[in-house]
Amino acid sequence: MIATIFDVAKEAGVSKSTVSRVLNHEPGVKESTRAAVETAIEKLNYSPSYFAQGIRTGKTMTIAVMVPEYTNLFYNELFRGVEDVALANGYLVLMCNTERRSTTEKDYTEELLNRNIDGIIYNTYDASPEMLKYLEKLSERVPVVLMNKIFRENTTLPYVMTDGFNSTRNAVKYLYDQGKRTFGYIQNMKNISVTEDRYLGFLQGLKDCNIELREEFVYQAEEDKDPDYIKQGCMAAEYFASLSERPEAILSVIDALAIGCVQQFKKLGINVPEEVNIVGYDNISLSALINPALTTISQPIRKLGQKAAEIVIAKINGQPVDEQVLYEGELVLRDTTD
Amino acid sequence: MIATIFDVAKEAGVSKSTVSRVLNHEPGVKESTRAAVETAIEKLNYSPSYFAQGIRTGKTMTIAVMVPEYTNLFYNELFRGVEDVALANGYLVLMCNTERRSTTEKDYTEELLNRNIDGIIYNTYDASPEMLKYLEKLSERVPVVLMNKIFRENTTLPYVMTDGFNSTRNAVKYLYDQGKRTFGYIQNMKNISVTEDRYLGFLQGLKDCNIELREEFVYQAEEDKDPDYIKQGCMAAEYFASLSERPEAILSVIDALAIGCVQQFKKLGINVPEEVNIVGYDNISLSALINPALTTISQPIRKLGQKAAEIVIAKINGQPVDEQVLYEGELVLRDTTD
DNA sequence: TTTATTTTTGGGAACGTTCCCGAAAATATC
DNA sequence: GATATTTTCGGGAACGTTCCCAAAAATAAA
Repeated sequence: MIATIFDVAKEAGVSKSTVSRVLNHEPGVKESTRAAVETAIEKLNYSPSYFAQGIRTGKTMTIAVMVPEYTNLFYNELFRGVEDVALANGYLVLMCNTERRSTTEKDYTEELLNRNIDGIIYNTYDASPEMLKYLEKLSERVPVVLMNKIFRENTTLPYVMTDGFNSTRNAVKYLYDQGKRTFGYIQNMKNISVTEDRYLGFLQGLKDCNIELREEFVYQAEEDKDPDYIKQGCMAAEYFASLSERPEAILSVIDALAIGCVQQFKKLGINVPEEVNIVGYDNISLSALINPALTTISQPIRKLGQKAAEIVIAKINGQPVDEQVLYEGELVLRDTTD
Repeated sequence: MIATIFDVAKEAGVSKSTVSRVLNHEPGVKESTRAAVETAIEKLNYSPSYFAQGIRTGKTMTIAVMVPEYTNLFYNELFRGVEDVALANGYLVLMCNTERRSTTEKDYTEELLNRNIDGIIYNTYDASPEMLKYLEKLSERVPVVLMNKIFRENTTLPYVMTDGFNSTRNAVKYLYDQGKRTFGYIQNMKNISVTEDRYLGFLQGLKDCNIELREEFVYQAEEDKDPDYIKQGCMAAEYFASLSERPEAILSVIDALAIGCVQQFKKLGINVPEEVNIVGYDNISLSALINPALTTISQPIRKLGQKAAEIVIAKINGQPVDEQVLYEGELVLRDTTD
């Protein structure tokens, strides 16, 4: 019923081996026979059995993207980037939601391993040293690329991320060039290297401009008490409003905090950007939609996904690649800066 | 190196056939040997080869969800629902972005077929009769479930969707009970049965309440001129504001149009909900975030995904199922109604 | 033309399961 | 205890490829 390699061989008057050779673009097959085989393939509408190929090659031509949650368009965009290069290379992409639980992460990974997945792009939620160990061990069995190196520890695992340090540092520089001289920061609690990098970049930016850090201008959100970042941002605004002197510009570790802050300033009658500039980080979709629209540092998300896929595929093919790549964030100017 | 069924057989002192039997929970194997095999499996950390199983059974244990775009959290939530029941049944889920192009839809589908995908949940963007024909033909080769029956034509294909007709009808009823007597509607152009159902439900709701339709209270957005629905919503507000008399309540075919409308009313000094009530449809995440928060009809998205997965899996297993299911939408009361 | 070399091709084995069929073991019947 | 019946089990074939090795064909060298 459905054509096999034997049917094609018969049709083309050659052996299955020859058909296999043209299928895999191997050298050493005469041009005329190659053409004959190809027309036979065309005629019979033949496509090789996925399973039979797999049982021999061990390849599923599938890569997985581990994602801690679905309620975030960041991962959609990322996935899209991965899909861009995966499809172009004949791979399909599996999106795996781990529900922010490291047990789910591991169970899911096991399932993927059982299915001979060819490579994994890992957005892990668990930043613990144990998780890093687990992933390093995992990478002995299957190519692994980290999306965002959230671990504090060094690692030889390949990763792809934006340079939170320099991106934030440059944002400070930009604001300084615009005439700002006092700077605040809204930090969250999540104790991972990604957010720390951004904060360290903030400090470095200050140093670059010869500005002293003023401790009272750094607000620490307490999202463990209320995980609603927007609300936490409101509280940040309340805090800054209560100060006798306010910073001229405030940077936030993530957009949601900045958005809450902007909204609350508005309610308190503090004008943004006239009285205070605000800069977020991540460029989530809401940032463009609110009023005033948020100036923010945008990650090249799709590019991140593409690069991660490139690395994973290169590793699958045993090719050498740059394995730890850092992209620059881009400052997207909107209405909360002047 | 990696254990095969033979290793397990040897370890347990039985034949590969027996191991296969316990693996597939077949009857007719003595309890003691079953136990022996299971401990052997445990000991050797054996799991059957995905490919070898596939080559015999023809099953990938994978289902695909076709999605027209990634920039919409609706599909995320849907995917999550699908994943809920898929994982519980041993299936993995492939999310396939078709970029709103029917050629991509078909190409992607071909690729899935080549890979022996077990079933497809189809969010098609192309509502043409040709596409329906294609899908009906496709369903002879692989189980297909439509998510949202967007086609105007009748079909025997299974589908899962919310009942836009009754949900909108009930919303009108609710507003009537709240004392509203004049009703407006914001429609979009997309000529598919989903949006038409909602509009027809609106008309029926009016009839239920013995209210005459007033043509001038139906605004037709022109998203072909500008695909930004929020902006289109603003224009709707301008239109209603220009009328000598305004409806007391306006229903919108989708949230984005309603959101734009609310925002613009605010700018024009028309108070929502005091002067006009507004109800959206879909409950997108932005709806809860804007100020005033939008009252809207919420689809049980995750449930839709779960049901679609159930149907697909039942079809894969050759079991009978309810194949065309309609869920009620839920009116989520927020700040744009009183 | 003969021989050596290179290019091209064919056939068998293997990958690790499932499924069928018949044999062996266990149990029931007489 | 012998036979019939049922339960449990084992072995071979098949699924459709890829890969290796040897054979055949084509080409080059003599």
